[in-house]
Amino acid sequence: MTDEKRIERLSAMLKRRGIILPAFEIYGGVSGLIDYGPVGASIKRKVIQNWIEHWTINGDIVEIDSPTITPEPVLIASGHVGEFNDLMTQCEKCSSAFRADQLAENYHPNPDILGAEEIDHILDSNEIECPNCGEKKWTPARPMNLMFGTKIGAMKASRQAYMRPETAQGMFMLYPSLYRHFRQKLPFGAIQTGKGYRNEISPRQGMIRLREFNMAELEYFIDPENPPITDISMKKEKISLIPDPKENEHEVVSISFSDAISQGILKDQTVAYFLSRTWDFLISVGIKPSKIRFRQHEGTEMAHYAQDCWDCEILGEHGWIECVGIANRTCHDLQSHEKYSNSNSLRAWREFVEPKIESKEVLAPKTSILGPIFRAKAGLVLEALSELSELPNQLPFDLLIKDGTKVEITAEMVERKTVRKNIAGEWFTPHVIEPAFGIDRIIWHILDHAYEETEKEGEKYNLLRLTESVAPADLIVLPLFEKDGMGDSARELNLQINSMKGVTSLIDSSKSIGRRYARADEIGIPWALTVDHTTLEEGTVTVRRRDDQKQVRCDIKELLNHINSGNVSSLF
RNA sequence: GCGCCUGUAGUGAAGGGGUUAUCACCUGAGGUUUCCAACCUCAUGUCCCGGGUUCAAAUCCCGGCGGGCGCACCA
Repeated sequence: MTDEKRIERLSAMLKRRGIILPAFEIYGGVSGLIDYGPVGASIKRKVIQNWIEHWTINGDIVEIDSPTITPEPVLIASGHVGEFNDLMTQCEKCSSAFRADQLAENYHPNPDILGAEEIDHILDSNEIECPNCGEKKWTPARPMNLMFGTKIGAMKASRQAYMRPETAQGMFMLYPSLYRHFRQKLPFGAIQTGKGYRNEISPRQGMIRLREFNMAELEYFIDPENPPITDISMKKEKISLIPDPKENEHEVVSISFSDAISQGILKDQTVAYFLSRTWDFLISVGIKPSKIRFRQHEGTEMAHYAQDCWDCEILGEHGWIECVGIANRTCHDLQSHEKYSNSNSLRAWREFVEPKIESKEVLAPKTSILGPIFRAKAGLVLEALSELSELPNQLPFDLLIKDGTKVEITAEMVERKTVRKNIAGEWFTPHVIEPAFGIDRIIWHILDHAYEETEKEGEKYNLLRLTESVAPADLIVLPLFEKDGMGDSARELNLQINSMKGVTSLIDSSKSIGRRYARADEIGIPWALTVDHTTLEEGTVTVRRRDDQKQVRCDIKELLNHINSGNVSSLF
């Protein structure tokens, strides 16, 4: 599956053509950090733009943009600080790494709170064995947190903060604003694209595991009791699913989305809908359908917040790589932020179909009698009466009040009666479905799938068969020669094309025409326009198609119309 | 983090204590050329970084940084 040589040739091309390069290379480079060069940045921008348009097209999802620097309390509530401040230790013999507190579990009531030295002592004095090899020697426990820490402000006044490990928290922070923006009606969603940071222990595999990476996340808020109705019955194409994998058993099921739902493989309609929309997006940016599969998470690998999770994996030269995670995060985040922040704006209102009439038997206090009797305690008595869950069968009775004393309540002090209450609805914490995309990983696979090594007249010939929507430029203008006015004519044409909104064109006039076609093919420009002598005489140019090198001659005015409407391909 | 391998122009490679480090492609300038990496002339550009050994280090040794693979980790 993995062809090292092809990866090397592809990486060399990506570097040579200014697509993906190692970052800070003149200083030796930093592992896990990459640059998008002049060509790559354009591809990346297009992929992200496609992604944004893909999700916002229905109007129920909006884009937001949040800071990457995140104060510590946010990430405490989200669980990122706690989850990653665990002490880790390694077996000195087999170098298996474990959470130190889990190893010490049977020797301390709450090992979670221990410091590194204490936990080292427990591991040592109890001769705890390595679950893997049985050895009893452990490296000193060290806290492992994959977040980059930083400080907001200077010196004493500074606050602990982290570079965000995911963009998702930004959407949760803005939930109150989103709720108002959408007129307080679920479901709705918010997307955000941007950088995320994880201080990986050992970044590997080129741009697959980066320390700073481009994420694109969607948080879709729903009412779990009234989930949105999504119809994907028209989705008939076969997809690959690996449901609920057992021990090393990766059974791939080839099935359509609609059948997967009716057969109960996809249990959550909303999750299924996002799987299907994710599929559509990946296809639209040029991922090959046969190289996509969805794998359900096992319980053990589930993120700390997720209830149900599917990975979308893409097959490339590095094997099957997780590129999208689609998780039902339930109410975990909003509820946790509510608890830590004391905010009361993280809920939604669910109106009942019919108002509920709640009737309740109460002991209604007669305050004119209670007051003079209990005086200072009267307030506590009233509170205790209203909080009675069960009414006493007989009066008088002894009532326990908050200061710990008991008072006698007699029949004169209260009136037993039934109170009716109209309840129109209730507040609840919305659930959230999160599709999280690793943009860099997707771009890698777009390039991988598009990169084709062929031969032309006995020579090696490479091209990127990028779909038009993610090509670094839409066209390239090539004067056949830089003389007789062909160069000027080409520059004028290039300017005309570039002045159209949303269309980008390059121009190249150095070296032979064949060489320029080759260079354009290698960075995936789908169309080349060649200005020749006939152009000067008749106002026509040749249009060359990258994928089969076919050419047609076309009137410039007509061509400009086709370019403007985005269907150059109809000329062929 | 650990172990093994590895680092020479933009790319791909050769060389392996001793003149000015070699080659191809690429890139740039000029010429030529009426559509697919053509040709001619010229030019730019390289031993990852820091120590050590040595009269002399790109070459040997040590460390760092980067890359690959395996183990471990991976919200």
